[in-house]
Parts: sequence; C-alpha cells; structure tokens
Amino acid sequence: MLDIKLIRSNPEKVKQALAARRVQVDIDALLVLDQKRRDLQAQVEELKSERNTVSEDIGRLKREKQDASQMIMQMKSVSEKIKTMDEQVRELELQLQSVLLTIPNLPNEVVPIGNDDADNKEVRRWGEPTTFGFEPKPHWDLGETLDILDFARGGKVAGARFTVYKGMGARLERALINFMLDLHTGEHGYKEIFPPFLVNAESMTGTGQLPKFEEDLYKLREGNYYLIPTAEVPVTNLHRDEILAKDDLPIYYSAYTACFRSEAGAHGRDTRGLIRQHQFNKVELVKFVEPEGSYEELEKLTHDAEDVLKQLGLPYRVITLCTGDLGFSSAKTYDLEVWLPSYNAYKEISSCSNFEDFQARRASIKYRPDSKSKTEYVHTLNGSGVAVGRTVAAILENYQQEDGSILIPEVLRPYMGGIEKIILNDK
RNA sequence: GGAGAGAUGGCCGAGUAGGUCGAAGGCGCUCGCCUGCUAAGCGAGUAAGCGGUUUCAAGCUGCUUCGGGGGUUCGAAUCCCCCUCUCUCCGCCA
Repeated sequence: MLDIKLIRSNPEKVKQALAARRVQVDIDALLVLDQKRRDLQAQVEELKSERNTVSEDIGRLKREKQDASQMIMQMKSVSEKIKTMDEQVRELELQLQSVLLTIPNLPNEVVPIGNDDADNKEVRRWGEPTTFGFEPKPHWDLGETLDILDFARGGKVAGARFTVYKGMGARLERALINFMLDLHTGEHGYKEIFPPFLVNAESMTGTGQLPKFEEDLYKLREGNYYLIPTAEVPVTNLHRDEILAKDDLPIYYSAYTACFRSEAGAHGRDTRGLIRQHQFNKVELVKFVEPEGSYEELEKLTHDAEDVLKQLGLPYRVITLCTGDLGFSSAKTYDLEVWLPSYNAYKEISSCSNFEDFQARRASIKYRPDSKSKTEYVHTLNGSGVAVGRTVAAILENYQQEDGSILIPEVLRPYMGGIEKIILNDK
C-alpha cells in the first residue's frame, strides 16, 4: 500500500511512477476523497471534544449531587450527530482504503522503463547453454520414458496441470527440497520455517494477493481459507501487526511449501511438462530488514538463490524486470532464468523482489530504529530459492545422457542415496 | 463436536455496583546521578493509529484504541449481544 501522505504531498511523482508501470489510477479523485474524509473527521472530532468535556462536567455535578439534566439533554443530540457523522467518515475511509489497496507499488527509480517482458534487461549470465552430441529430449519425454513422471495419471487423479512423481523422480524432488533448505540455513544464514499452507484473507491482503488477484487463488468453500500461492504469504505475515526489535533485524527466513495457483489466464501456455502446474513445490527466501540496506539485501538474496543453480551446475541468467513487467507489490525485481533445452531458451525459475515498505504498510510490520524514535515500517523482500519442479525439469533436460539416463549433480548425490544417475527401472 | 476459563501497553500483570483510567505495580529500554570498571542503587522518562498546527522534523494539540464487531448510556477496559483466538476437561481423530 502506498502512503496516503506521500500521494498527498507528491501527487505528480506518484502519477509518473504509476504511468511508468502502465497502470491507470485516478489520483486526483483519490485526493478529493481524502480531503473530504479529513474535513469531516475534523468536524466530528470537534464535537467529540465537546462531548468529552461536558461529560466530565456531568460526572462532577452528579458527584456533587447537582442537577445535570440540562446538559444531558444537550449532549444527547450532540451524540446523535456524532453517530451519523462517524458513519459517514467510516464510509469515506472504506472507499479510500479500497482504492489504496488496488494501487501497485511504485517502481524504484533504477528500474528500467518498459512495457512488458520484451523490455526486461539482462544483468549477467552464468554458464553456457548446454550442448549435446545427440538430439536432446524435453523433460516430459525423459520423465515418462524413465517412469519417474506420470502426467496421464496426474490428470486422472486430479486434472490438467497436475503431475505424479514416481520412484527416483519423487526422490529427486525431495532431494532438491532438502538440498536447498540445507544450503540456505547452513550457509546463507536463514532460519527454516514450515508454515501453514492455508491462510486467511488478512494474510493474503498483507502481501498483496488480495483484493486484486482473487481469481489467481484457490479459495476453500469453508472457513475463509485460501491455499497459498507461495510461502511468501504465510512467512511474511508471520510478523503482521508486530513491532520488531531493532536487534531482531535483519530476519532471514527460508521455507519449503507446496504452492497452489489457479493459473487463470494462462490457458495454452506451458501446457506440457512440469513448468506450469496448479500445485508445485518451492523453497522461498524471505527477509525483513531496515530500509537503509534493503537494496544491498536484495543483491545478497538474489545471490543466495543463484547459488542453488551454481551448485547444481545449471546455466542461468539474471534479468531485471522493467516497470511494465513488475509484480504488483514489488519496487524492484530480478528474475533468475534457467536454461531449458526443450524451450531453447532461458525460463524463469526464481523471482527476487524488494517490496520496500509496501507490504509492511499493508501488514503493519514495524520496528523502532532506536529507543527514542517512533516506529517505522521495515522493508520486506523475498525470492524463490528456487522453484523445485522447474529445477527437476532443468536437471532432467540439462543432465540427460545419450542413453536416456540422467546424470545427478554431485551436490545432490548424498540426498539421492549415493546414486550417480537415474536409469530406467530404478525402483 | 460438548463444557468451562481467559484475551489489557515492548513483556508480565492490576483494574469490572459505568465518570478523576490510556490505564496501578513490576520487568525491559532511554537519559541523568552515583561508581576505578561492571553490577547494584537513586531520579526522570518510556504505547500505537488518524487528524490539526509546522517548509520538514521536533514540539504543541484534538480524536480514537484495553482481542474484533455491534448495542445500551450524556459518558464504557468496566453492562448487554455476536464473532475470533488461546488454555483446561470430555468426545472424535492422523
């Protein structure tokens, strides 16, 4: 959420930043609403002030056994007036709030201006696209041939965009989760979190999924619960409505969760294989930091995610998203894209963002910079560290051998019972 | 699912025959004093949100907030209703 005070004091800057994002927001109408609300609030508060002082007088008179009926009569009508005005103020506040909640974050000024993903800028590459001395196969073929991925039965048991992992396929998925968590907790300083996979509407609002993107979410019929689309939601909301101690910062969390996405609007895209599923696994990185260092923290977080791909020996590149491609809550985002031979292209496998105080303001996550000063919003960041299903796809495709077997990256072998490759008939 | 108890400031914890309670006391924290240093001791300060004033901040000031929502009342932490969560006991269950 944007600070209404910022919009008030600097409307032109806000308009420009939102225009760079290619979104339409009627800032002037918002300001009119804000002015109305403040005027009315000032009026009610004056009446309330009067009521407070007179009520005190009434109390005093009563204690002195004097007559106060005159004053009581008078205050009765004042109270009625207050009641109706309070309702009007609340109505205006709700209107204001509902608009504010649908305005995206302002891009940081370093973010390249652009319309869509074609305008994203490559930052760096690591490794070279894998070359083969034979015709490489896509992971969906490899997975089926090796009998480690079963798309047909995923479709039968659940539906389109669900996959069953079997044998060493299931083992590989589990190995990756453990490898990633061990790396982030053991070497990068994150604390492991295992959160609920279902959250309430307040949490979804706190990180920005609601109210605007409800159609992307699965909602349960009972009990106001949503399936999480990413661990970002439960983990960031861990500290919703809290004032953190300065000494607690920075906080680094890493969490494995399943993620659930309706993929509304993605019909026909990435229909084959593991790339776009309704349910997938992800290890997420979440940070709560002081505002001053948050962009350094974004660099570090991105490198922590990159480290996963480096250790797995998967070629990738880092791009910075342009203003038009930026996610709703983000001020700046790096995407990590892994080389996928079947796409003959780099494909997103991680997204690392600095939300600055956008989520913190929505979720009310604060800290006290020093013991004497007022509370301030923290900055929140997160990134995939990394998407597990897409990593499986990348390993299958980049590590495939001519005989159809899959070489296992060395760092993963301890997690795979010591085996070096996945071959057919593995149990 | 049934029965009962509870939810107060950064933390702990008083406060319910409605008024002087934004709230005793303690811990923690900050500043000062004391001290060779540390500890102890002494004194003072220390909630948040939204407005107004102010170039900004500080300061001053108004309003709101004692789990959330609604009601009664001139006036509610205190009374009434609904909801959520936590704890205890019973039942069921991975």
